[in-house]
Amino acid sequence: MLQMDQIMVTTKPHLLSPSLLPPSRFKINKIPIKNPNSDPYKHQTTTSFTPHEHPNFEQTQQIHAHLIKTQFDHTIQIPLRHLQTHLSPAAQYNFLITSYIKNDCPKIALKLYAQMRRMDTQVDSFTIPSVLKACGQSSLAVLGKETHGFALKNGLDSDVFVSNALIQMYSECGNVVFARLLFDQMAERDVVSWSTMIRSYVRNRLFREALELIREMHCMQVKPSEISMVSMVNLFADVADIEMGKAMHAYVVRNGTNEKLGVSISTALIDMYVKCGNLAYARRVFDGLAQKNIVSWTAMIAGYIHCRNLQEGAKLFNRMLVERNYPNEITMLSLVIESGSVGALELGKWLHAYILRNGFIMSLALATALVDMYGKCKEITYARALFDSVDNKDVMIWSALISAYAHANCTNQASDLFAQMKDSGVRPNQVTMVSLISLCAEVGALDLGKWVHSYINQQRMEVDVILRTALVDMYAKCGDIDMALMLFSEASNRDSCMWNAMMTGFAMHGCGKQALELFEQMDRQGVELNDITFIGVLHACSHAGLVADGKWLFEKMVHVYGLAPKVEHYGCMVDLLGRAGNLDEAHKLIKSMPMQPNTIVWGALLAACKIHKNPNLAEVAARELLELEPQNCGYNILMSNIYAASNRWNEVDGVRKSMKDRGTKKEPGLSSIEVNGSVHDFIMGDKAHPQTRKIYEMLAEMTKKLKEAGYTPNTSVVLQNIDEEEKETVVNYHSERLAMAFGLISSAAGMPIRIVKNLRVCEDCHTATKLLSKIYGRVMIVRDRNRFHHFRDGYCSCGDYW
DNA sequence: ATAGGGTTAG
Repeated sequence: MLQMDQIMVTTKPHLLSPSLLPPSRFKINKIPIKNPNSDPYKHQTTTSFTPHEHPNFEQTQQIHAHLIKTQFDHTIQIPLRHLQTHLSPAAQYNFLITSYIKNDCPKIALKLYAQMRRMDTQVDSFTIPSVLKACGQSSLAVLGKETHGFALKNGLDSDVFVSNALIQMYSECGNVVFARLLFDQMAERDVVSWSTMIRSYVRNRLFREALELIREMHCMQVKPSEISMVSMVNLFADVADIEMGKAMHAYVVRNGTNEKLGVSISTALIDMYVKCGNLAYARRVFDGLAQKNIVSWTAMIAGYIHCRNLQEGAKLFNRMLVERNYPNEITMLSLVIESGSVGALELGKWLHAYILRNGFIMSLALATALVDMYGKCKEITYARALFDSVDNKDVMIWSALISAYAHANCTNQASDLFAQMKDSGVRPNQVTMVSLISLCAEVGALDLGKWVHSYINQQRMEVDVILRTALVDMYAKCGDIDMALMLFSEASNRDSCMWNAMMTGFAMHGCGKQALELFEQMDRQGVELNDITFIGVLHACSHAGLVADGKWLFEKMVHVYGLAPKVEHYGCMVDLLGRAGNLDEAHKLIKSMPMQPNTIVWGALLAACKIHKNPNLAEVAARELLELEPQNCGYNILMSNIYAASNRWNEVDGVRKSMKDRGTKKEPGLSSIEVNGSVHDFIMGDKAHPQTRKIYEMLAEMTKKLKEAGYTPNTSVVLQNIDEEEKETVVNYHSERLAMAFGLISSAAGMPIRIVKNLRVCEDCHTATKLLSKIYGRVMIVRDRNRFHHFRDGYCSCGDYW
């Protein structure tokens, strides 16, 4: 019955050893600047970009190298077309600083600025805004302030561009009060000053202030330009608040030059309403358009897909064709992207076919969007095939496929692809690293994650909030909560995502107190507390048994923060109350829910009934669950476990029979362990690993030593009524035991063993692992579906409460 | 004005 002879194992050698890394490609300091005879770019006479365009990263570096040379020898003629225009050193610096910012390297831009100051190169009113932009992007408030001081000292602050950039910088660094102070002090303001300040407020979610300023701007008879209105509307779109959106709409209508709104601003409004999730309003603006063009059609159709109304989207697409508006590349791009984001595989395929049938050139952008769409729909084979068919692959399509592998948890394929990417000379960037890191987090691959982290450092790659959040999350989910905390503490800039990731980390590790402290800190510092924050902190309370704190927070969430609890929050509360033994209170809470309880809620109650041995209430929960999801056997299993625990074998048989009749199957337990950079997966009774014989020998030894230590298997967790010896065997071969045996034979003595399991650890394995940690003198770190268990010296960090 | 790859929860 429970034999699972299918195997999933991957043992490819790991290609990513740090010693195999290519030398760092970024070594500006080592360019031989004092030897004019060795000009590495002597033969290069042209570049492929026009003076209006910014060069790519490699080109920027080349120009940079030349700039360094010319500082020492002004007679060298610069072979690059860009710099032949007799630019002053200041202008060259300005150009480079802007280039690096455009290439996502604000930190290098800032280094250049420092160098510029060291060399006494004239800093002018063109330099300052670029530098401030770099400071804003990297949230370097200190350097931003210093630059502000420099501008003041040199009388550059009266320049309206400089002032606008200062407002923007302070706002990006979170100091909106200071931004406003500057705004108020400005002698002359242009439309950009007003809209920058308004956008600052919106960015910092100060909507009332933003609307107030719009009103003020109106009173001062400053007419917003069409462009400034569009940029304001776009910002409100990012915030996705329907009430604010409507206010913005009213403003736009009042300030429009004609009675009818222009097509640009209308399209921005359509996009805004779509992002607020209000299709009806978007459609009203769209229908009001006398002259629709392909841009407005694109925005509207993409909106329908975005909101999962595929039918209406397809209908509108056809109407568009009938009205002789024909899709362009951006149309197809937008629609493919939206299909991917909602997982609409059939539509995505249809769009792919449309692209091919109608002779669109398969640009890299289109191919990337399609690879991503297939990846998000878990169609790895299609994603790969499309990827393989593209020439001149760039970093984006690479990253898209890595991200596709990440979605499918294909660790080894992703790391192989990454190695391939480096070999072919494509420079990975932060986005690539985020995909890899979040994959490591998901599968618990600590070694690979650490390696990627060291690669990031070695390459001196910038680490922005998103990448840092991914790293914090990875270390937490891979069991190294200390490292996660260190990265979190060192962050110069934290958004609510990063705080949430850290808190979730504490929750998983059962550190309830730390999670609560973090919550307090968030609250004090005015960080946005959203529903994910509360899911995290309630989970933490649940895992640490902090019932009173959890209840208080739940109240606070509703009454102090005005957040409506979602079904997930009820799930946390039921879990919290249930685990602590307050089964009736948990049941009462479910009955009081304003929405239909889902399987998570009833499942939490059922699990609690199992812990506290309450078969009567368990039956209630199980019946609800079976009604909600008759095909899901997980609840059947738990239910029959409850019966088995009290030896009600007739009922066990009843559940089993109904499961058989419905054709349900148990979700197989799957445990994985990372050895030498490869991830090895095991399922129960697994015999397909190349080292199976050794693994089972080890298993036999473990069983023997456990017996000697006085351990008797607790077979009540096994569902069927079979004789004792057979039950023992089944428990012994649980997937985590196999992974543990493999870990013991393939790692050095004394090294910690880390295992990731897809289900919850069963009681028996929990007891056995505690003993095994003592017997073998190993720290065993097991991440199950809910949380971490650190086994050491016969004890578990969860205090047997999970 | 619509525009290729990325983070937390579920």
